[in-house]
Amino acid sequence: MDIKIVDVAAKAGVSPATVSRVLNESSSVTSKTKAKVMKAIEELGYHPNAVAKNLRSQKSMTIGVIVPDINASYFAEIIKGIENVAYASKYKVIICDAENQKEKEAEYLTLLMNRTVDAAILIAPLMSDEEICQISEKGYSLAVVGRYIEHDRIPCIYTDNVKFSKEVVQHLVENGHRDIVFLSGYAEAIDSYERLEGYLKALRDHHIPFRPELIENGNFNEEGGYEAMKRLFDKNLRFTAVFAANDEMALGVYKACAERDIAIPSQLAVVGVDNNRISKYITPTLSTVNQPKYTMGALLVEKLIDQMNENQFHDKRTFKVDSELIVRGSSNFRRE
Amino acid sequence: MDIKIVDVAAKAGVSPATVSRVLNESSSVTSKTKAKVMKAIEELGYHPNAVAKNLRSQKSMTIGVIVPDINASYFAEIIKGIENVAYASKYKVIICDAENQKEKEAEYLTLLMNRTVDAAILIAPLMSDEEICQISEKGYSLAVVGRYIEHDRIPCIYTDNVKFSKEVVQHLVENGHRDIVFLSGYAEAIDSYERLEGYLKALRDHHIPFRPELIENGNFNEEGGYEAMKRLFDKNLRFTAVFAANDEMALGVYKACAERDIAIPSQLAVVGVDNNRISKYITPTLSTVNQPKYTMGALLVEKLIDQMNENQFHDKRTFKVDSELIVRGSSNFRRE
DNA sequence: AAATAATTTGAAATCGATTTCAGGATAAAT
DNA sequence: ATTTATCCTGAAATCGATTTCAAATTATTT
Repeated sequence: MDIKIVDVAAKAGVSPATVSRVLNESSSVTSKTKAKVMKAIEELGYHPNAVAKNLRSQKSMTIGVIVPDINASYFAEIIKGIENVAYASKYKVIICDAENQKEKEAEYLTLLMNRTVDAAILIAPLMSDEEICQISEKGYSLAVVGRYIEHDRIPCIYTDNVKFSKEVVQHLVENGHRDIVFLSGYAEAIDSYERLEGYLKALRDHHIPFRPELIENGNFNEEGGYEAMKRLFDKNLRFTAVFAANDEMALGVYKACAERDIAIPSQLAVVGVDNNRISKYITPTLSTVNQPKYTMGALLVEKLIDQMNENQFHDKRTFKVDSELIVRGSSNFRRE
Repeated sequence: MDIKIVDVAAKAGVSPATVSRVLNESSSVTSKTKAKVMKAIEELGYHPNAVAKNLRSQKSMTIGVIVPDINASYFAEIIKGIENVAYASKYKVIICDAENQKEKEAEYLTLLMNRTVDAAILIAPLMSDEEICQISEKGYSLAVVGRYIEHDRIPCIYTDNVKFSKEVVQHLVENGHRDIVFLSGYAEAIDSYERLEGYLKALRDHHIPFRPELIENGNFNEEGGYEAMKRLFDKNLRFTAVFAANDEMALGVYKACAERDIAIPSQLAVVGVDNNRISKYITPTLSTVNQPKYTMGALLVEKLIDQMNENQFHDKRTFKVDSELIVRGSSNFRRE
């Protein structure tokens, strides 16, 4: 614990500079002295102090990720993509959980920015575009998942919510549905807004009148979907399909249906979003929209690392990725 | 970005020492000079360099957590417990995903140990007890979730697997089952071993002969449970209940049953472990064992911080926590 | 064998903060 | 008014590594 580079140097009979050289292979060292140093390191059980190292070398070879909720598999997959690509480029990844709190998000970002990491990736950040840009202006490396950012130094990647929402509605319409419930996540979330937009556009394309009473909000979780669905059932509205903001909420829909003996898909079609691992395993299997979560993380961090290495800003730094509709049992049924 | 404490000091017309004092409120400063310093900080947009600060003060007020898989809600809940208690004590928490790889676990632990954090918490670590103790001996603060560690400086918290496994089997036996499948997670995992032990003990207690062919292995995930169940069905064995290593695997069992039109619980009772959020939402609702995940994280980190502050080792540093069986639809059925 | 080039090595500066120690200013006590 | 105690402040040391620069060593060329 208390062994420092000078101790190793003393034991090996060389200078600290030389020990540093063998440690980092930063310049050539005679194989003989190298052996002496290695032996000393081994015998003393020396571990270099990363804090001192980072201070002097002005880098840490780590990337920080701030995630809104560590208990959401959607984000976990993105992080896996980030981690694997970063790791392959010798970067380590540390993750901070903002717990959907703006204040915590800001605090953790401050922690990361204060040179603890070389760059930070914000996943579905709560803070505004302006705040993000301001931080970037101060000279910190940033990247953003889940939102388009208008700033030439911030790589970002996001999905075309409007497009896939239209596809979902189109699919339901083709199967004979005209009264389609839209179960939104947080009403404030940008994703919710864009998905609603796609839903509305698709309705218009098919000359289906919009019925505002078919919109309900949940919280992107099972309970939210369940409660929202109960409210709808209680209102005795006419509808034959549900487009849920994500698969967790769709599972809530399943439960609400089970309680009322409503059969999926014959009485009610359900489509979720995210292609959660469970969606293949529940009964009936859940139709959903597959987002290339892993790839999104991987692509973004690749770009970020590129940018840090070359120390210049690429022309192509924003990525809008496509999602694909996966039709499974919960909506694979044609109404006459 | 390039603004340092000396710049602030110069602008405010004071020494760096004084700036440091207002920053850390480490000793009293005249309200007049304090105002000058604050103004300079504000105008320059100064952020202290945490690396330099940590080097000098020999602490970072952060705790690192190494988790085997960031995409497992079981661990996520533990981390929430850790994070909230740590945060309340002014500690920040950073998380590293070892992705079930021993090598990655070791690398991330090295990263954390090199003074990046003040202490590290290992969740269900892959490395051996000996390795963990060795690291502690070098003077690093460690704590462990999910395993008992024989070392007077390492707080640890773990569940009584044997006990709740016996309870699960007891519950099934009371409902008329005698041929109970045991779906293990990884065969090597200590949890799997202890749960098997509980299963065997309970059988013995009820004078039920052990049938080795009723043991199958999965991987703690949906697919593992599904595949294992298919293998069992294919062998045409006689059984009326399944005790799955966790809820994800139980969901795999659900799917395998759905495909063969086997009704749960009337034809097959199912019990999982972990009380995953989905377990309340699937149909039928899943009987499971609730582990106090959040509390485990919270309790452990509280002890860890205590130990760091007081700089002494408490008498009570190991915690064996109890879990409770939650009977729901999937096993709430009495065979005659 | 001498001169030159290339390679190793070490002393000292450096990264950017905190902290110690001592001196100066101010307040309290005599 | 002088002494004593208290409070602020700054100069310099420090944390533990890396990195620069120059000296020393070794290898190469003539």
